[in-house]
Amino acid sequence: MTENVATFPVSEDNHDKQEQSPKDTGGIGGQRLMSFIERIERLEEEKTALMEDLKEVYAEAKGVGFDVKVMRKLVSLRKMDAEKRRETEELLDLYKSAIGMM
Amino acid sequence: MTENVATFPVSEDNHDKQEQSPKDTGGIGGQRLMSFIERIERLEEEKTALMEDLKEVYAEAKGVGFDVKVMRKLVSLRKMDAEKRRETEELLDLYKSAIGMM
Amino acid sequence: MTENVATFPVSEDNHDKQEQSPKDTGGIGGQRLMSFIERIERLEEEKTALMEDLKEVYAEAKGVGFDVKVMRKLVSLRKMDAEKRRETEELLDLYKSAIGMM
Amino acid sequence: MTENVATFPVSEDNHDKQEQSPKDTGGIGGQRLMSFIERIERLEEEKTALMEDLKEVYAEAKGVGFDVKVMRKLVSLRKMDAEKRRETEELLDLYKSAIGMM
DNA sequence: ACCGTGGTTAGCTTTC
DNA sequence: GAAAGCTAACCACGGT
Repeated sequence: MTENVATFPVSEDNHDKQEQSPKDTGGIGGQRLMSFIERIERLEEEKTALMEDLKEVYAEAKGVGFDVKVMRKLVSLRKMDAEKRRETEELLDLYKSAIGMM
Repeated sequence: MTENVATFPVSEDNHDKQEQSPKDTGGIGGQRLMSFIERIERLEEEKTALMEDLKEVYAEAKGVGFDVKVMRKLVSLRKMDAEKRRETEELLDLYKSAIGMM
Repeated sequence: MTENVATFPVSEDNHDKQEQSPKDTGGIGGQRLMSFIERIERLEEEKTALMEDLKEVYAEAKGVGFDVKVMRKLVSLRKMDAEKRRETEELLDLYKSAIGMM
Repeated sequence: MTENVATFPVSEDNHDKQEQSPKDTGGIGGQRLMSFIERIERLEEEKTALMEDLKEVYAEAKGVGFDVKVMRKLVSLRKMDAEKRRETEELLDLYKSAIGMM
């Protein structure tokens, strides 16, 4: 269960992406670990790219006159389950009345 | 304070372009806004999918004996390395421009 | 989902102070909640003040010729150094515990 | 204007907090810069402490049964200018009706 | 003087 | 239930 983690890549202090020489990965499980890490980093790159796309869409909308803040709120509202939203609002109202904010 | 309905694209000075939708979902810019919203929601779906992929990779790694917590920290440290390097370079540039070396 | 009115602390030890609002503010825990809210708002005021102090320091430094942007980056890098060091040590501990060296 | 920034602490790659020997700060303006940096870091420590206090208050409130999420929302609402809030809600309603969400 | 950008802070989700 | 990582909102600054 713990065999792989026993490989000590940390001892290399060498986390560069370019590193891929076949046997200096630190041990038996090192290459396999490195493979996972690379898959993870690849996915995170894609996620970052997607987030940039999102920003571009918002920017385009802003460019034709829409209010980005409002759009975000709209998207957020649409994502919210109607029931959940109602419950939260009810709870909020309750608290508000409790301190006389109604 | 400053935002008002004027942010609605239709209400702005209609330059060369004039309003195209004859009648829409309750407002002139509604269809256009809706189109943006849908693009946004599409991208967010993709992002969510990607995040699920990430979770799967971690789960798979865990399945073959790696320690997820350690992996996350490694990824994080690698990212910090990259950021630190980039930021240090930026700082150098700042200094250079500050003394007119650019 | 799980929150409901039951989270309202009904502990009604009516201490010295009693309800002053003309009509009951709607719940037993209202005063207590209000007390928390006020403590929170007090702390946030202090925080805001501190942030203004920070801005003043930067302004003063700028006034004698330092480059604010550079200073901010320096501070940031110094913070990163500390964090990186700490996290690396944590990672080491993780590895050690992973192979039973703790 | 640029005299001070010409001191190159970066070239030392030595941003440790402990560093304070009187004359190796890198140049004429170095000590002065260091003094500013220390003032800044001191203020940021205080700010961090304040933020921890805040967390403690929330934790205490939670401990006696209040819902932290709701409390945060309350504080946020109270901070909001009534006018601004009304305007924003009006705008939101407008957008919502524009896409038929009303 | 305004817009765009980057950095900071707060809130939310997920993890342990 | 606590802690951390991630995401989103906010704000101040510099450029144009």
